[in-house]
Amino acid sequence: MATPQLTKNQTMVMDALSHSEGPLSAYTILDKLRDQGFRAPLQVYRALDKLLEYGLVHRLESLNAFVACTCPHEHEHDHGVTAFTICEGCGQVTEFHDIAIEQRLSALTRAQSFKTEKTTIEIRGHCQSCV
Amino acid sequence: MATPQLTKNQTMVMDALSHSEGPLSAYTILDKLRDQGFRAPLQVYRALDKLLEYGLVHRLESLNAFVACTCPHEHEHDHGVTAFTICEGCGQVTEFHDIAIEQRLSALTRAQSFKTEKTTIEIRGHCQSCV
DNA sequence: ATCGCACACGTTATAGCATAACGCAATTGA
DNA sequence: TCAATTGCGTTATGCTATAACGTGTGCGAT
Repeated sequence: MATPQLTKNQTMVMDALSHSEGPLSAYTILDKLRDQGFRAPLQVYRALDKLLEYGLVHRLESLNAFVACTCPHEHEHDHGVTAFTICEGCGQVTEFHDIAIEQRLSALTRAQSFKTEKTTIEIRGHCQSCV
Repeated sequence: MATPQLTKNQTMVMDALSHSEGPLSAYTILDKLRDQGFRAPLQVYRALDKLLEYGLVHRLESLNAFVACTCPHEHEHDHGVTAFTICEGCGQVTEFHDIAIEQRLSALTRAQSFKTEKTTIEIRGHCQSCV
């Protein structure tokens, strides 16, 4: 799926996420964008839906929050399974991809004839700096 | 951590989950237990917190819901990383454990000196019966 | 024995996350 | 030109989770 030109709202939400140190909740994004005319949660959620669809943003299920994708050069193609480490101390999120895990999961789901649509891998813990 | 005797509330919540076909949200559990005297969400959440701690129940982050653990014989010991397939069609959840994935994730986090506390793996898709 | 502590419980209120349902405006393409 | 699609704005609502308060009970230490 090629990424079309982003709309004004989508661009504002994308910028908010890109310039953030860590993940943001939809309501935090809303607060950041109130100055720029945002008034309602739906404005954020609608933009996020599209950004997720385009693969520019990831949703962190265990945080109910969103991060900009850190693979800017891979926006044109599906980059398979995405995994995250999430530091409970500093909030830092690191995105990574691992073909071995992807293949192993693929083998396991194939064994139960399960058709995978979306895979969530999130590792909560503490990063090197946060002991 | 040995599993202590469950309290009355914990037992009721556990039973609700055990007898359910699929995952239940906290509020769905509350509704099921109103007849038996439950009145408030916290009664459910407090019981769930303990059941999670004892490893009798798992939380599905991508559904905001809970399932009874399907490894009844392993309650005494930590059974490492737990993964789930979740069918969008029938709602069926299958729990599984894979040492290869666990080891691979362990190697990857060790490489970034990340100390893992909890790992979430949830695969959304469709089961064999639901095409 | 009784004091202090830990723990489960009950209740009310509130915070945080997400979507339904309506209507309007702009774009596109048959 | 008309219909279909898409994005947008607004109000209202629903679902998920926790804060803050107080009560009661069991139990070990002094």
